[in-house]
Amino acid sequence: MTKGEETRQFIIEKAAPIFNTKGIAATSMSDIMEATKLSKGSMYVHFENKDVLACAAVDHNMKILSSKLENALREGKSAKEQLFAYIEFFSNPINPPVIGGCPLLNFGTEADDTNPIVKEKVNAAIKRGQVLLNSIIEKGIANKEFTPDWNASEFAITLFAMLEGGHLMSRVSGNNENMKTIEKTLKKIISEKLI
Amino acid sequence: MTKGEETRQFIIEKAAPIFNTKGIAATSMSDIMEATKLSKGSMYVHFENKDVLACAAVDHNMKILSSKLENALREGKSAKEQLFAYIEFFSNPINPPVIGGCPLLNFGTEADDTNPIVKEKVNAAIKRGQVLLNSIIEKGIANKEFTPDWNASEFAITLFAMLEGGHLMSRVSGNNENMKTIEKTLKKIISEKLI
DNA sequence: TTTTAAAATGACCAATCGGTCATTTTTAGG
DNA sequence: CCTAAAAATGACCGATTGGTCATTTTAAAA
Repeated sequence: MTKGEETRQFIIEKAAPIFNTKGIAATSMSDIMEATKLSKGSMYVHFENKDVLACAAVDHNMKILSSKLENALREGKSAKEQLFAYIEFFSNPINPPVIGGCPLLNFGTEADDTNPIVKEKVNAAIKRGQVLLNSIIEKGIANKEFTPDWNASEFAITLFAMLEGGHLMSRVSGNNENMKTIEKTLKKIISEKLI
Repeated sequence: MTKGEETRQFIIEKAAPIFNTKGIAATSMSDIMEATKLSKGSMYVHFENKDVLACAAVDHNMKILSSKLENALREGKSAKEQLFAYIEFFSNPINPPVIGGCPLLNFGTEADDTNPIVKEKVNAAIKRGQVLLNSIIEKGIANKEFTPDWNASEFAITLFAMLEGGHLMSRVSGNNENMKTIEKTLKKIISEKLI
């Protein structure tokens, strides 16, 4: 890694949690300057404008989320354990895996009718999540863990939606109670599909 | 209504969809000036600052949502019909009942770690929604529509979370497919509780 | 119709915004 | 060690931000 690449990465890592917490529009370049202790000119050596930096920060937040999630899933041996690990990974929105909360929720709601590029990034990330969930469920069906009549893609949608909705409820209420209920409900649904 | 009250209300009505679409931080007073064709000074006659106007706009968006929802629920005669009406009310996020999409989702995610006042407004609105759902379900149980073992508050949480999560998925993907799946899933769960 | 308060105006303010660029400092290959 | 390119700096730019206020216009009760 050259010095330039190192600095660029450093800026992204410092900027990512700020963008995810305050939002893209509400984050200023001077916020990033303060966090990195770098000069304004230096920022524009590595990013042609704020939008490019914001996009890089969005990507970084999602990458952190997915890599941490992959780690968590690696612990699950069976498909059931992996689904449970997936749910548990998202079950503490007050102390979330990514600073600022779920970037899909944060950037998705901000970008949906203002920033088509970020919107599409979120859309693609959600789809990747759906594919991942689908493959876990299908694997479980193939392994005779789950009943073969289980509609994988429908449940993947339900699971993701419930986690995101629960994330919102818990963040806004300031506690994990609602999320705990959702966790319980989801695990119960999965358990009912066990053979 | 005095002239002043009329103008104040007029500003709120013009401002509300802008705040709900662009977000609070990204909406400027000049955006509101343009939408209302009023001078800057006039805005500050009726609102001491931008935050006060934003709060009024948040309240207005929520009021629109809840009053439209109440209208939709009025059509349902039984508890089951009311739950279905509730779900159908939220089932078209691409063409939502409130311009800009669900204000609970929009303002909740923006405010959760930046604006405690708005955050609490959203929290209170979600709780009102939960109370409403609970009362419908309990009524249905009392009327012998639903099985008495149904956990009303748990399902109210599940339903709300799924609708909000589905809202996000549909808005970001640009179509209602995911929401249709969620609608189907929720209705199926309810139908299974029918006596 | 007169009068007084309320409402509306728009010029103006300091602060901050995103962004530029000539200059200096640092890096790294020869 | 030398040198050319890359990186970093910070003063500076015009535009826009939220907000103020003296002045004018309008509303409405007397």
